[in-house]
Amino acid sequence: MSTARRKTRRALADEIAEAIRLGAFRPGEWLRQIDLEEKFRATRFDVRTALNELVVRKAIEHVPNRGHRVAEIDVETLKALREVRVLIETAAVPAIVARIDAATLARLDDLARAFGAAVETGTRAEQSRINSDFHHLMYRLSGNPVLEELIWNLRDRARGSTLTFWPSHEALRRSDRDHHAMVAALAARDAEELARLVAAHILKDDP
Amino acid sequence: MSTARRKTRRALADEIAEAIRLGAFRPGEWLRQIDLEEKFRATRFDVRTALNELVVRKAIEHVPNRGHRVAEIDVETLKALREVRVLIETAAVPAIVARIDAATLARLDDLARAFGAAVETGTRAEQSRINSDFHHLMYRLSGNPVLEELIWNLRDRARGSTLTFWPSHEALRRSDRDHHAMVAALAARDAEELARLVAAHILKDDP
DNA sequence: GGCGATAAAATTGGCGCCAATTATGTTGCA
DNA sequence: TGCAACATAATTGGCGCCAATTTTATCGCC
Repeated sequence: MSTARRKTRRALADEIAEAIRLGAFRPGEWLRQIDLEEKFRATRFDVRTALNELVVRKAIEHVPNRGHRVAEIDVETLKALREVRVLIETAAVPAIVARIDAATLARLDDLARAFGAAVETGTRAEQSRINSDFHHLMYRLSGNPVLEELIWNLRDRARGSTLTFWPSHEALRRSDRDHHAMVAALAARDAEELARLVAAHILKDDP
Repeated sequence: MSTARRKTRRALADEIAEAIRLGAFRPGEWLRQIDLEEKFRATRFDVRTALNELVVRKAIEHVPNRGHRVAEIDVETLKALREVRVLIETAAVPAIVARIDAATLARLDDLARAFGAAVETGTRAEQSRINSDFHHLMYRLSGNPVLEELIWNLRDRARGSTLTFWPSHEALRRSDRDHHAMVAALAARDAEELARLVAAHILKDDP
């Protein structure tokens, strides 16, 4: 997060988005430009551009003359967001089941196990990264890049929920069980079951 | 498109997006900053910010040191985009049917008729505006703002298709028939039929 | 001490300059 | 005439300055 030399604007925006995902900034907290300059070794201008991008992506909100912050989203919006996520992520399921192969299945199983381990002993960042890898790998199978990208943008919009900011250990273990159940459903080529699991995964709690 | 005094950045981006929708720029054509300054009476800085926003929204593409243009999207991406649109817009249908009321139905019918008239005698801009109003009104009924917003962003990403740039008169009349059929399906509270129509509307041709 | 007013510091954000790059025009040569 | 090399014009885009605004600190008064 520190020593990379030249960064493109998009990359910086993604880095900041990831930092938010990892909980580096809590909902409502101001993202001061000076801090971001230091933290990410970027120029002021690049920081501003990246923040702008995140505003458009609705990962953060902008208040004139105050700055940028992780928006605290209200329950209404959170509900709407989750509805759409369920819709889109379950819609991707049939294509995923149709395209799954043994190698990918094995890789998913590895990641599910790794997540389980990280829940017990790993850092927050590790958990987040493994979880992210797991879902990325799965949704990539949909074969639809637009769909895949949409899924990630929607995920980043729910970060302002205080509910999901500090996932309880219990919630993490539930996520772990969900992951393993998903792998099992994939192994059985059971689209219906996988869709059910995906929906539950989104509605219960985040990771 | 000319005399508005002070404009916010977001508004300018939307104005440019609308201009693209209306066909002011054809796919592949460069959007020169100087032209945009004049056309929209905005400062250079605002234009740049707006273009940036449109890049993030994927309505246009950016080529370093060359500038911005309406991206010519390939058939692969267009296919992926349409798949997602079908997915999302049909998903909105049940909620729409559940919430439709007489007043809105009458208003939709008016718009459908107005579009039919515009196809025969109106300008491209009028057709686009009425068509936009029709679909906006319909999707607003879904009661999910996130869903509604998503639908419009996805629509704007297909503008680079040369296929849909100059809709044939025949295609416009087909759209007109679709609109009336949608109103009929709504009047009959027939969600299945409406979903079928929406999907066909997207897959055949755009407006 | 509490509290409002005032001053100082910190932060954001609009804007313009100009270097880097690309596009266009011109000249010279085969 | 065709074409390559060069010169000139047009355009983009990085960056820094500073005004506007907000936040924090200080002071004076009740």
